Amino acid sequence: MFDSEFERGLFDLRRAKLTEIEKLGQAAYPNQFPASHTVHDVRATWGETTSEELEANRVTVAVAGRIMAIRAQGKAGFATLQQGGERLQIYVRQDAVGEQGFALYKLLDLGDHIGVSGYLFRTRTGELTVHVERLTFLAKAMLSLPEKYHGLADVELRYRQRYVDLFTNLDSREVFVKRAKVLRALRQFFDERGYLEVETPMMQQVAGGAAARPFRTHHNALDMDLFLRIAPELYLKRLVVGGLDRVYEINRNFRNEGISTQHNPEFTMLEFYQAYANYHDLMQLTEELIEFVARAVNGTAKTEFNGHTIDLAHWQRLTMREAIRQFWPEEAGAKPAPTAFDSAQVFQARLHAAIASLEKVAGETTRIAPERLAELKTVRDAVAGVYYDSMKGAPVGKSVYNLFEAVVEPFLIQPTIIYDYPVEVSPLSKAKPDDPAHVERFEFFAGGFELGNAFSELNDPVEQHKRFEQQLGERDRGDDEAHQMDEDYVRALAYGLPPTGGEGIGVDRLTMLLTGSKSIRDVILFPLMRKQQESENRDQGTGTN
RNA sequence: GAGCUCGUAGCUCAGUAGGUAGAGCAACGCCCUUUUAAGGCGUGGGUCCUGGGUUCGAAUCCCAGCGAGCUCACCA
Repeated sequence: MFDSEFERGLFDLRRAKLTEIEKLGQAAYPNQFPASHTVHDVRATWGETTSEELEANRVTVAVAGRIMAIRAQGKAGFATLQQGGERLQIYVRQDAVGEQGFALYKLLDLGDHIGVSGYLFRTRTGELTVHVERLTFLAKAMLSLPEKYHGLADVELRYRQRYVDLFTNLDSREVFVKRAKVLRALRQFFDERGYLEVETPMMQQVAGGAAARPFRTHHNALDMDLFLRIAPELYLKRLVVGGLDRVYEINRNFRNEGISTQHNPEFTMLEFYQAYANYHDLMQLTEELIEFVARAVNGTAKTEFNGHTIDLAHWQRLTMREAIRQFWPEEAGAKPAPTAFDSAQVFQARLHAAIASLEKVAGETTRIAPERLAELKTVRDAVAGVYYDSMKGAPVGKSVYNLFEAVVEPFLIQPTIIYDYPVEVSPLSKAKPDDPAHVERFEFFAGGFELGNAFSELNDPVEQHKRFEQQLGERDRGDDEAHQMDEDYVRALAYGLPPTGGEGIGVDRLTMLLTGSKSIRDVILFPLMRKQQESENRDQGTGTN
């Protein structure tokens, strides 16, 4: 519990103070405090009331809070109480609270919880303040608080000791208040449209619905290995087979992959399915949904993210091919012709020329701004990777997708829907009726990253079985992210899944966008951290003396 | 998994031509009845992340490890 002798010593001092507090007739750990108002109530109700009005009609309140600042002045003193993320000043003077009350005030420390009752007034500088008549001790902070001006700045400590972060950095608290608003708005949106909220298994015998490595666990009584789910997709579609035409689920997914500013091993996913809808319907719904959530959370569709103002009320829609042509960097030479995506040979030649052109530009260090140059070098390396994969025999659709990720995705700052994906990268999507090389699928982006993925669902059980078998082949070749066979899911499809559109949205990322958070860890209360080394202080202590 | 950067008091941070550590806040004592990053006087507090190495001497230089941040890779 203690990180140092300083903390141990402080703890002992505070315990002594608790004893003193008890001697004053107060409980060290009382069970409740009957507050008449929250701090928010007080500020909302009397925040604008003038000093004269407060004197003419005396208002008495009882409020509780944590002491975040304390300023003693001889036989009087101030303190700042914080409760519910808001602050209210109190004024304690000996002639108002009596000797016992003032003795208690002097035993208070930063971080303590107290309750006060008294009347409202304004100080000389105009600040709304409680003139305390009775002071009630509620709980003691036995450890010292972070520096009061800067708060807790150490990013690691903010994640590991979120409980301190939350009450010292109110900005951090605000992010999680907004996160709750995101969830509420999502539910409201779908509830109003007749979707049923459901909960499907988090522990699954077959971890399906996405390409990712799962976490493994074990049920003892049944002696059965289980996986934490990587997606709810296959269960939600079973429900549509069962006649729940519109369903949604907001819950955690678990993927045994790397950690980054955009990835946490457990993350929150919204998935929804709508019978009789296709991907065009979902595009429309998505644009409405994101704008609705933004307005519900921030009161505006505009959000500041990473130095950009993003307008979530205005979307553009591009096919993947159009997007590649539109975002093609001029430094990479001529844009690929619309037909260049159809043949592996033509496509490879185009890539080869682009690399050569980028290579040449990379040498001209004097003509180009350093930032743009770094960007172009990243693009060059990525294009080279795409070219290399393509030469090794990657299907052309896969290469087109990889190229898209290299030259387009990082630059999709304003909200954009990219649609018509190559079939090779979309094993659960339905092909376009007039173009079997492409599927009815879209992803949408903002702030430079992917927010969601949607498609018209494959509902042919024979085709689905075939695709699972192909995935098994990939698995045998060593791809441990390939889908597993799910016979029961194929059986469900065999009962008949109506034409259905489905979509998944990363709730953490949406929250990042709406709160201006650059790291996913800033929107997850307790992000996964590496195990800390055992502190020597905590376990030794008898080794030497 | 790779590259770069960082790790000094409870917290926020200073501290290199290598000479064994400092400020503010917090803590402790005293003064102060309208302060608000309150103020004044005084005091205590450090395995300088850990372990090696170089050196007469290491917070500082080198190596390894641990932890973190950023970028990249896998992925959403």
